[in-house]
Amino acid sequence: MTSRTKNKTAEQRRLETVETLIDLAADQNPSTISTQALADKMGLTQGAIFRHFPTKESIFSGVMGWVADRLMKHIHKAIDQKAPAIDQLESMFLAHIGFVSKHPGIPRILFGELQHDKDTVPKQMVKKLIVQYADLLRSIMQSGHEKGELNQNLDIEAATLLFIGSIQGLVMQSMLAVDRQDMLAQAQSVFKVYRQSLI
Amino acid sequence: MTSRTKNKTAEQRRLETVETLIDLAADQNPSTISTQALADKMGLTQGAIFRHFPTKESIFSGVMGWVADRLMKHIHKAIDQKAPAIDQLESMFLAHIGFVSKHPGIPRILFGELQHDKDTVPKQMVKKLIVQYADLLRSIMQSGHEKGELNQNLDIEAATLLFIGSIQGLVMQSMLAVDRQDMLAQAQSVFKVYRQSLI
DNA sequence: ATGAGAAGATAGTGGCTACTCACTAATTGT
DNA sequence: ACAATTAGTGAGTAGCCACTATCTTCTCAT
Repeated sequence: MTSRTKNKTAEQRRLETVETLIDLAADQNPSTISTQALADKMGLTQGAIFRHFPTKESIFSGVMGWVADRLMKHIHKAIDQKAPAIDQLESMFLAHIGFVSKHPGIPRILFGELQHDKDTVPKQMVKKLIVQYADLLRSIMQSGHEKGELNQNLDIEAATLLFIGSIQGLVMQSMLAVDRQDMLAQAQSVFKVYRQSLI
Repeated sequence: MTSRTKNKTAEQRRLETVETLIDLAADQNPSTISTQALADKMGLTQGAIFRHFPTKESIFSGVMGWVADRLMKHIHKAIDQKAPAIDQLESMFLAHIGFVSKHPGIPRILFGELQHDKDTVPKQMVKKLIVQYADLLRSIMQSGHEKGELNQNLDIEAATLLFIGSIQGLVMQSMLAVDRQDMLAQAQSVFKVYRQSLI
């Protein structure tokens, strides 16, 4: 049955806080989101936030954990490992764009963390996620290369960077434009062009 | 003769302030740079900043003006309009990377402005610059297309987005790594891959 | 039913922020 | 030489920030 209670458990609140932050970051600079604004959106007082997180930075760490878990699962689920490398890359590309167009705040938070000068915990988590992501790309390309599905002269490191860059390009485009509707359509044409550089 | 005076003219201070901000942004999140920090670096008191700029936001507008002017001039100077489109694009790419590797704070400021929710003046200037930049790319590709130098099926809009995205990818890479030395070398290999998608 | 522990409210704290203002020092025009 | 103008100082201000201490309410196992 549905809960009729007022208070939630710590675990529920932690998740709710993280998701609220991602939500707010969709249309606000992540670094300007105050704990007061977070609490307001959750219907809590500002102090209550600190029952569940020791510092504001730790909320961002929570976000990064959430993202690393969901994004990687989402992408792995989209890839058919028996398909040709090119098709795996396309699925990965479109799954990634689908994910960020569903959660527009996420790329903004990621980039915001990278902007910091100090090597904070959430920044380390972003770096780790990117390395993990690049490893996956590299392994798909490597196996495609061995099977002769890709251009034999392909520079895999550069192709990986270009893959990630093209996603950033689409994200930036969506921050310029008002409508986010056609992000997936744009992604498809961008991938078609990118594809030419692989085969 | 060289000035032996203590005070500088308003124009000199405006330029100095803008360049100091770009400088500080090289190793600090632009949105966390306070007017106090700016003044300290310039050897002035905090209040003196506001003799030359009405608001902090207007300093960022000044930065954007500086960037729009210098970057576009730098790029136009690098392009040989009689060269094939592909070569023009390569020159533009490398000139752009050279510019941002000389001024690492600039892409950080640009992206920081895009993060804002409200349509501030500096944000409008960033948008305008990007549109201008994309127009230049498009016109080079268009003329290359007409001369038969590029793939006849090339989707120019997507190729433009991919060009800009690949620059962002390189910038992000330089924010992850400690050493920025090899940015130009990386740029060359990324362009080689990108090039394949055009011909 | 009750007591313990967890969740939340209230009302702080000090520190930093952009911005202001009255005043002084430097510079320039005549 | 001196008056007018401009650049810079120093000491503010109010407002917001993350974070905390203390008190209250809720929840649930016994």
